[in-house]
Amino acid sequence: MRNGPDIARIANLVGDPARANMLTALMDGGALTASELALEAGVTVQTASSHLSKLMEGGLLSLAAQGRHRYYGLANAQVASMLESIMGVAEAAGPQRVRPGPRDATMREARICYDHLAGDQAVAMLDGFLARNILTRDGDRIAMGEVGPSFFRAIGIEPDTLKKSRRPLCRACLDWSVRRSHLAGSLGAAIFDKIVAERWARREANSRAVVFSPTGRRAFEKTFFG
Amino acid sequence: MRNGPDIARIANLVGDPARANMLTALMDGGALTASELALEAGVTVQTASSHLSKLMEGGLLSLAAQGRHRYYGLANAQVASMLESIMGVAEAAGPQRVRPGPRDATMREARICYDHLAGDQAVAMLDGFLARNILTRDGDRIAMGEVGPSFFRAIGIEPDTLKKSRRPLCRACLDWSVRRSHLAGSLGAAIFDKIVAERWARREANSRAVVFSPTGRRAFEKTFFG
DNA sequence: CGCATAGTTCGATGCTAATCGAAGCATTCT
DNA sequence: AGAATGCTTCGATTAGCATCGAACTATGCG
Repeated sequence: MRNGPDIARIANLVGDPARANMLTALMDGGALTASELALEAGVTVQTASSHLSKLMEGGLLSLAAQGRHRYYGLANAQVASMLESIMGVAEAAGPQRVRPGPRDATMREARICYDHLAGDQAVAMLDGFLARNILTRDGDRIAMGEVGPSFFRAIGIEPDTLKKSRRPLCRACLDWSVRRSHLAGSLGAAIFDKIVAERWARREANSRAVVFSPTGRRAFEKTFFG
Repeated sequence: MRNGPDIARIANLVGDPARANMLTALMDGGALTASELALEAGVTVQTASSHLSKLMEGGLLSLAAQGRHRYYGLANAQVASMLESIMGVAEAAGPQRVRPGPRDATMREARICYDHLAGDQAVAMLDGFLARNILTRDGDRIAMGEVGPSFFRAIGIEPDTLKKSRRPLCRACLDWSVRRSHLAGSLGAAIFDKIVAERWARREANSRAVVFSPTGRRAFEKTFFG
């Protein structure tokens, strides 16, 4: 069975821990400098540079140079989707926990997925948007719905400004904890910024957990679930 | 970004050529003996055995022993889906073909993915089901629609029998060739069995391609697209 | 039971590739 | 222009792992 794409080559690129960490850090569609990615991977800049060169050759990354800063991002959504599917298998195959702890519940409710909200609240938010035609879904694609622009303007998020960004406005990001999507893209990031600005929730130190206060949770749900 | 599933571990397992070849050989949903997989991988049986042990530990394979024969298969459809997504990236990132060959078109139209149909026809079929309320989609979940049971009974597929299976009835499986979903799960498998039983299409030897005959294609489209 | 076959385990071999210090190149700032 | 910063390239080191011959275990057959 030698016909077909060379999956070993691609998988091997993801199979190194440093490279995997860098790819994971880029899963939201954003971009980071080589130095930042070195920090994410926990290796020196020179090592990161070597890895990034390999990922570029493999077609997994995109590169935008701005002066001396070189911003690497994932090549496309297909790469991100592949990473998500690997995550799904890794999660299913991972060590079984004896009993879920409090951290698990917190992470399940809400956590940061790079720069946008993930977890149960994020999934419910996207579902609510779709139910109310704020966003629409066509198969695997998400777009702004009829009442979306006015909805977001009313809460202080300006869709037209976000559209100017190089990254997609809306993107479905598979939430591996529940095998459902939450909202990524520049809109997802803006929503997270709003949550933090309103102090509805805070980031936990050294963790991706996002912890809602009781009043914050109510305000979040009132705003986004109606 | 150290929290979350260990994708490097899983990807590393796929990243060895011998192991990749074995996994690919199993993507048709069947099971092969260790000796057969050694042939697929082009290594000795002892090497294959070592690799298979790693894949088992990683949770990527299932094993059924029959006497001295040990049949290895993919652990589940999720693993197959992951391999599909890696293939999609590898295909896109691979050396550009000068011109698409007949094999490419065939694979794009229809191919086996684990145990259900994939490709353009499969995507169109799922879209047709959703459009006609035979199946419904709620975010990432697909369920039987109002007119589903009677539709499938009319073509000889009994949903109640399939529901008794341990696996989900319907599941969206991302089709890497077009970045849209096709139908997996026990229903997807039953539909593929029907296609083969009706001789609308046949499996190509040593390939995952599913080749429709002209009359078979018309019957398939009449049955599933209306 | 002896032989054949399927498959696993052991251990030695040698190749590969991640790693980082050093050096070099490119860009920015004062 | 010189210093600072971001990043790439070079080269040496060494840990890791795929590999297969040999040995062993398990199953099937006459």
